[in-house]
Formats: sequence, C-alpha cells, structure tokens
Amino acid sequence: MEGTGKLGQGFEHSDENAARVPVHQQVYAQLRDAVLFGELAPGQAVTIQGLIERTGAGMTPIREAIRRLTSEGALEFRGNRRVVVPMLTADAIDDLIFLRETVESRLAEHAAEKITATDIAALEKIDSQVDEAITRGDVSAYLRQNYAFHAKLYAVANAPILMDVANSVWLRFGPSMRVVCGRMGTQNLPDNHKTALDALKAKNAQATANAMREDVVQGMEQIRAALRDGTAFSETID
Amino acid sequence: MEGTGKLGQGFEHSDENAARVPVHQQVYAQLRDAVLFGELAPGQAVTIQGLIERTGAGMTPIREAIRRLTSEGALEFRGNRRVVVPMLTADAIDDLIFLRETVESRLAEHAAEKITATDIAALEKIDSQVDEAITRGDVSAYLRQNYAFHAKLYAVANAPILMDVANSVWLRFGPSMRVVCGRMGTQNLPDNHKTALDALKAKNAQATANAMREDVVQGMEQIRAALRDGTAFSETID
DNA sequence: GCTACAAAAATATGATCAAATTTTGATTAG
DNA sequence: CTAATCAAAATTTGATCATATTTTTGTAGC
Repeated sequence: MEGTGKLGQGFEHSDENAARVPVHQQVYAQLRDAVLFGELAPGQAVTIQGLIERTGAGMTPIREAIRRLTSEGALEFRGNRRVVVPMLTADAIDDLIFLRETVESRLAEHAAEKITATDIAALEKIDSQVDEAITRGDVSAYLRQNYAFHAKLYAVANAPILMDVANSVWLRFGPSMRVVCGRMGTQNLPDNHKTALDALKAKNAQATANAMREDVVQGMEQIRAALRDGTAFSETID
Repeated sequence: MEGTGKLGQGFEHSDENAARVPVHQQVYAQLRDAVLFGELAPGQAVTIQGLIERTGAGMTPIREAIRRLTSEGALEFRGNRRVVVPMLTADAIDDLIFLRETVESRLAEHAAEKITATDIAALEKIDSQVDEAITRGDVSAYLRQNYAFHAKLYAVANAPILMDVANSVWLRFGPSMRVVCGRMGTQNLPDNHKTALDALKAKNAQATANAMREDVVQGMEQIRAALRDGTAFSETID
C-alpha cells in the first residue's frame, strides 16, 4: 500500500506509450541533481535508509544509484560504510580547475565545428535565463541554467567520453559552488557566454575554446578563493 | 551452504583480522580486471544472469558492480537492457589519446614531486617484470605489469580525481589494446619507463611528464593505427 | 573508563513480476 | 513440395522488493 508514491511524479499520463523510466534511474537523477545544485551540503552523510524513506523506492535501486554516483565522484565512501558528499580540498580544486579547463575547451572546439542554427538559438535562450536568474538574484536558478548552458554545449560537441569527464567534474565542485554562491549572491558570477556565442556563430573553434576557458576559470577561482579563506566549507562531520 | 564459493579465494586465512571485502567489491574487481586486461572482447555482451553463474554471487551486488563499471566507461548500456563491452570508434580514440596525454603527464609531474626512494624501487621492480613479459612474449603479463607501473605512478602522485579519470581511460581502451597486442605480439610495444625512472630519480617533473607522455602516445597510436585498418575490431554484434 | 548488550544500518540472497528475445509453428507464395 | 514470413508461445533476462544475516554504533552497567 505504498500510497505515498513519492517517486511517481513525471509520468502520470496513465498512457502506456509513456517511456518507462526504471526506478534506479529516477533515484539516480534525483540524487544527482541534489548534489549538482547543492541541495546536499559538502560533508553531508547520505544513508540508504534515509533514501528509502525519502524516495519510497526499494533498496536495490537505491544501492545502484549510490554506487553509480560514487563512481562519478558525486559521493564518497567514507570508510565505515558511510557515504557522504565529498568536501573539496585545496589539492582537489587545483586538479578540478585543470581538468575543466582542458576538457571544457576541447569540448568547445568540437562544438564550434558541429553547431547548427537551432543549437545556437537554444543556447541563446538558455543564456537569457541565466541573465534573468542573475538579475533576480536567484542562486538556484542560476546554478541550473548555467549548467544547462554548458550541458547543451557538451551535447553539441558529441564527444561522450569528454562529456563524462566534464560531468564528473561538475558533480565534484557543485556542492561547494552552491555554498560560495549562497554567501556571495549572484552579482560577481561569471558569464562569458555572450563571447562564446559570438565565436560559435562565426564557427571559430579557437575563440570559442578561449571564451569557455575564461568562463570556467573565473567560476572555479571563486571556489578556490573561498577555500583559501577556510571559512567556506567548515561543515566537518566528526 | 553455498558450497561452490567461486568468489571465496583470496582471503582464506580464516583469521579474523583479515579485512572483509564486500561481495560487490569482489565482483567489481573481478569484472574490472576482465575488461581492463581484455578477457572480455569489445562488443561482448555482459548479462546479470551470466555473472550470477560465473561468480556465484547474488543479484544485488552484481547489479552494483555493473552500474559502477558502466559509470566508469568499462561497460555500456546498449539500449534494450543489454550491457556490452564498448567498441572504440575513431572519434573516441582521439579523445582518449588527448585525455591520457594531458592527465597522465600531469600525474607524472605530481609524482615526480612526491616520490620517495621506496617508490622508485617498487617502480623498478615492476618495470623489470614488464621487460620480462616483453621478452617472453607474454601479452597478458605485459598488460598487467604495464598497468601496474602506471597505477603505481598514479598512487604516488596522490591526486585521486586525476587518477579516477586516468583509470576510466584505461578501462575504455583496455579491451582494444588486448586485441591489438594479440595480433602484433609484444615486440613493438612501447616502454619509456626507463627514461621516466631517470627523470623521477632526478625529481625532474617536466622530464618525467615528457617521458610518460611519449610512452602513452606510442601505445595509443598502436590502437589508432589498428582502428584505421578496420580489420581490428570487427566483432560486430549487430 | 571499559565491557556488554541493544538498536540501527548495511550487506547479500532469493522470490516475484514484467519485458524482451528467441524459438516454434502455421500459413502462404513460388 | 519447399521456402519464407509473420505470429504466438516459451524461455531468458532484467527490475524491484522483502527478508535474513552481519556489522557498526550508541548506551547502560560494572
């Protein structure tokens, strides 16, 4: 009688043509977003039991989702069977900046070579929503729309392996990014998307790569600076 | 009374101090090695039922292992609930070469800064076993020892995020590497490890990075060349 | 402060249900 | 009469859950 059905939303059409999404994928997507957009703080514990109650799903699909996210760097195995949202160290953020710079600029090059007018229109629409979120000061919307912009660019690049790496990087800095934005608001956030869009329209791969690299570095430096302050991620668990 | 105990080997000390390894980790490690060292060919299907029989484990831990390896690029979701060992495309190998070059050389730099005399001794021992495998013409041993050398270097570098990326790259080209070596033997295989070891002893980060980059590129180019021939990975499943 | 007991949480298995693929059989065209 | 194509049954495989076992943690008593 699991009347709550906390996971049932999204395909209530009662039509049979609705593509069936397995529960483990739903749990995965839900948890992934929670990490990516900072609904779970760095250091926060994630328990199987807690997710069973939170989602109403069974044990097996939840385990699968957790394993998957652990592989992707969104969660971390903290020894005693405890799974937590990882906290960034100074060394880790350096590596993340390096990775995102190199991978994202290569993806940008690929995207510039393959982009169509439809893609550009989609990117411009997303970017306008980024702007709107910034002026509104809506941190959550900014994080989601900004990710949507980059994700769309990855999709255009059509390089699944590089995209996997990029997404893993996002999952690793996402929680800290949220903490930083929560403190600073949306004013100082980077948005070099216009420059990138101009380069994309001109199909200039190198210029696109440079614009995206600039965007990436500016955003990541905010996190690094906050990490240096030390006050940023002090939610130590034990 | 699971008398078969096909997974029990490896910790039969009957001591209680032996660290207990969860079944899902055992299955993961076993499957991972099978992919990494080419015991499973590119395109080969991997079924849950098959693994249950092969390993004697239950369903849940096997599912966990499969999800994890899918995230890491070792396996691929082929639509209709079919999981296969991915086959490399020309585009993919380009991205893998790029990734391995950039990530591995950065790991080499880190390693050069942190390496100790003990580490160097360990690396030299592994490298001698690489040499031995090459002269013996033992492909399987070469693959394992060569990986061991690189993995040890990653461990010394102490950069978990970069290591994850590097390992994911290994899992993606491993099966094809095995096919290539199976056709060519061990004669033309790269081994720039001596140059790298010299640079490591001198704590010269840049020279270490260059040596490892050379090693990586030589090895990966073998795969790219085989891919171009087209004859290499023709085990199409269709 | 240390040991022992109890409660909570994670691991692992097997059962059950649903979906997909394969096999089999029948009908029809050559 | 043979071969090919389509349909339906059967087998195989995957998804989910409920349950049992082990491990860990927290607490109370010594």
